[in-house]
Amino acid sequence: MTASPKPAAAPLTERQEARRRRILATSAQLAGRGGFDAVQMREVAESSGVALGTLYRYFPSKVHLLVATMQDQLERLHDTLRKRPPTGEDPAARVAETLMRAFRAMQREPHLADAMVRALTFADRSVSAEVDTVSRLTTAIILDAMGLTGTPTPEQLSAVRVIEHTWHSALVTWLSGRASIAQVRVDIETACRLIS
Amino acid sequence: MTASPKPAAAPLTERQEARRRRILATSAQLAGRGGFDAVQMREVAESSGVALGTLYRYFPSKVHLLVATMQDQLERLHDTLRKRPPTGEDPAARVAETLMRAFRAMQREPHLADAMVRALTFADRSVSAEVDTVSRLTTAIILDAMGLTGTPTPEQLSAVRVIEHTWHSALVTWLSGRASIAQVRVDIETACRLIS
DNA sequence: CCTATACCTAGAACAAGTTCCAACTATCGC
DNA sequence: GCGATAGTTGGAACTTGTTCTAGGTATAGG
Repeated sequence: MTASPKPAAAPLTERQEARRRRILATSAQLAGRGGFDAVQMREVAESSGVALGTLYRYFPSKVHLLVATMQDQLERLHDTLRKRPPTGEDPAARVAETLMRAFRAMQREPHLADAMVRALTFADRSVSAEVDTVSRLTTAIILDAMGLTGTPTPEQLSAVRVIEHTWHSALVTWLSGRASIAQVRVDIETACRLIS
Repeated sequence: MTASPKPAAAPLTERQEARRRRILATSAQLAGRGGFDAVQMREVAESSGVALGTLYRYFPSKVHLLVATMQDQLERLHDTLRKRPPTGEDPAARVAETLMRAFRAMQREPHLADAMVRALTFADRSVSAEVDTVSRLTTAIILDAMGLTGTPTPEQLSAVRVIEHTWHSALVTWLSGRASIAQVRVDIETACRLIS
């Protein structure tokens, strides 16, 4: 709400911005190969061409790094979705369609999904600001898919929150091999029934 | 489903059963003090009066240990609930009441909750059997609260799954300080609307 | 009693996340 | 150009989860 704890973080120079991108790219690449465990801070630093201390200056922990990676990926997804919005008839169908599309993206890169989702749910309070950003992005994506005209009602917001919970937790169960793809779909569709 | 990977695990002797209990008690105690990070394997071993190697023989990783701790706690909750079942009129209200009761238990021991929930969502495939046990226990608790007469319908099972997702994920957001107690209540109640 | 077997112990060793340090470098105000 | 400041580097050091080893102990079958 207030801007007190983070005073607008000094804008990065071009070189710094480039370093940051390089680090995020390396992170996504390593995560894509072997998931959470394969993202090793020394290797990220080395492959990104920065010193370990520098990596930690940019991302104060492995979890921070992976949550930032997720934010990065989500922004891409959001862009894609803006270009090709869901086509379903009612809001519930559009939200389900959108989430299933995101889910298919994760199926293409299950290791990357593993790294990001595990980091997200493992994050403690020290990462809450960053996790919150990811959460807001997800909410925005869902609200976009609903395509509502005015401000969402409190009931709609509650429904969206439950859908988001279901989304995260269903992903966790799928990633740990305890739920099938079909099961995830059903769960998402069930949660989406709360919209209408 | 099959019994192939775990051939009924040789029954423990009395001394072994006692060791196991001691370890779980220590785990819960340390977790209660400082959450996930405060449960350090060396300290668990020492306080339980067993060697580190023995601790690892009983619980092959810290996550295994904490998931087993959660299972232990859940069984206690289930017993309590059997003695004093929820009193709401309809199934949805009873489930919400039950989960809010569980939530209040967690509020009394937020650090313990932190350790158990973080372990549960961080668990990878190597722990899926144990996590599955916890999940089944949770499902049983919810179905009990619904107090249904016959076999649950597929729709009811889907609803229960979404409620369970919401429960886990809402806990995670509460533990990381991103949602208030009131918010968790609303989310649980919203998800429970899927029952009726 | 005796030994084979499985279990337990103390502790070293290893792996990866994180912190710290001393020296070097880029950059900005003057 | 010059000093002050902040950022970067390479690398050692520390922490905690996990593995390994060599030897000790309980116990069941003979």
